[in-house]
Amino acid sequence: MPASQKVTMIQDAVQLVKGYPQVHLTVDCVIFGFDENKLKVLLIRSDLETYQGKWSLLGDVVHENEELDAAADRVLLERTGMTNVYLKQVQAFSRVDRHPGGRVVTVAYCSLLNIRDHELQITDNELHWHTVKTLKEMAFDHKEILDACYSWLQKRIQEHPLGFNLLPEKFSLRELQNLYEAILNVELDRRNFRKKFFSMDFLVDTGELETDVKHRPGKLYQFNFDKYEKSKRKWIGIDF
Amino acid sequence: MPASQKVTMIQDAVQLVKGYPQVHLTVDCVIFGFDENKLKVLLIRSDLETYQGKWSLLGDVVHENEELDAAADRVLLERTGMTNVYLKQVQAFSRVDRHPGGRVVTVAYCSLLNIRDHELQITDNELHWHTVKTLKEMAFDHKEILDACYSWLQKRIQEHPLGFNLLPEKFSLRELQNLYEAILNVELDRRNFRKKFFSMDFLVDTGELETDVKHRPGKLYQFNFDKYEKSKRKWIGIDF
DNA sequence: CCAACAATGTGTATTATTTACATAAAAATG
DNA sequence: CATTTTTATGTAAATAATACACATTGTTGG
Repeated sequence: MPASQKVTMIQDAVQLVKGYPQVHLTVDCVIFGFDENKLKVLLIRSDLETYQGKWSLLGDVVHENEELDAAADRVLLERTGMTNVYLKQVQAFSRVDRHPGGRVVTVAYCSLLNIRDHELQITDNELHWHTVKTLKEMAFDHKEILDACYSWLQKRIQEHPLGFNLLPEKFSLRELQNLYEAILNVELDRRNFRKKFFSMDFLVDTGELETDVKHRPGKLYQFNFDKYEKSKRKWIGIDF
Repeated sequence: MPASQKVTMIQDAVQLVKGYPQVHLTVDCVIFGFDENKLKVLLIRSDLETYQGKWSLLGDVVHENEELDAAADRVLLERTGMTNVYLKQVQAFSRVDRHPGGRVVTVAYCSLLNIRDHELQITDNELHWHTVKTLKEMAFDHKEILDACYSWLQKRIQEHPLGFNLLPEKFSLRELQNLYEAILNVELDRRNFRKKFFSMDFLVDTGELETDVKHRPGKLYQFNFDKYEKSKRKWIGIDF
């Protein structure tokens, strides 16, 4: 044993941890949807009097023997009735005064789902979809959390195929482009957009066409996640 | 007030929060350095008997009225004596059994510093630099945390100018390239690497040359962070 | 039924970026 | 002063991004 290691080892880890301070821990889900060519987010009215009338993200405390991902999954299941939803941890928020009831640290999750895939069953607290673009004040630091998750999504959607979670399984290229334009807040050239996606070669032509559309229907495609996973590359190239 | 809002408002937020379960919360810092053309990480021996001989990240509990960023800053200051160090939150880790002493959720931070800028003053618990590449077992889930932060760094360094935090203020292009090659584990063409960085136009020629090098000395450059901040662009382009 | 309309679907020329590759010049070494 | 090592730079070819135009298909309304 080297001379420098003269530290007494701690034998009782449980005793050690008991001496640690504790905090209240929650998860908050930023649940995005896409409808009417607009990015939407699912919110409820806050039930805290301090924030009366303000909109709030869907969240809950993390249970005693529950992982963060599981807590977020649970929130999603309880509120939308859906399992297997796209859900990723984004960031922890820890401002000391972020909750009027005391010290509450929260971990934000970003969730993407197809609005049409589920009906809002329980609409307690006026649970419904809001247009992200026009959303202003919110309860707690939830606007800050929403902004962080939206930025995360904007960046992420350019590099990873997660936008498809916001669309039906079969979608037209126009729908896909509308999605990107709405999220990134840009206008894209239709021809170059198609070229780009076709050249990636992950879109499968289903042979089906759009229905209930009052003009020439477009082809419907599916995203081939398997193929994408297999051909995923690490190196992008230095650029900033 | 709409008919759907029949929820009783909670008036006493403090009382509400008191009913929440609590967890122990820590931060763990993955402190990267660069030396001998290798990416290094600063570790100590775990002082838990369970993990005797295993290496551990530098971490600490989050204090009662302390934000996560502040806690990470404090860990860094206490261990390296340095302030104003590059430090970013990466991810929360919450496996229920990740700590033998009980439920401890941790938030991982990635830190980048120039090894030469500080001397390891306090070398308790054999605090020293380890080569990332050859590191195997670690205490707790710290290997998993390290891997996550390393992946984060690999991706981040391609899109943001954070690598410079690992180098002295004035550096040669060869040093910069060595850094990228070490972190990304690739070989890069020297000519194209230079061309790329010069075309970004953020490198300032200091007019100085390398010293103490036993061959033709290279020019020393500085990174112009101000200019970068001003010209930062949002749109990258869809590609995955 | 047919003309007007609206959106889909495709191609090409231009420009910019990335990649591959070779040689000259400067300093250190013996 | 010749040798060695590393810096420094340029150019051609391939690839990718952009800008842009027209034919096609189905819908709608007269």
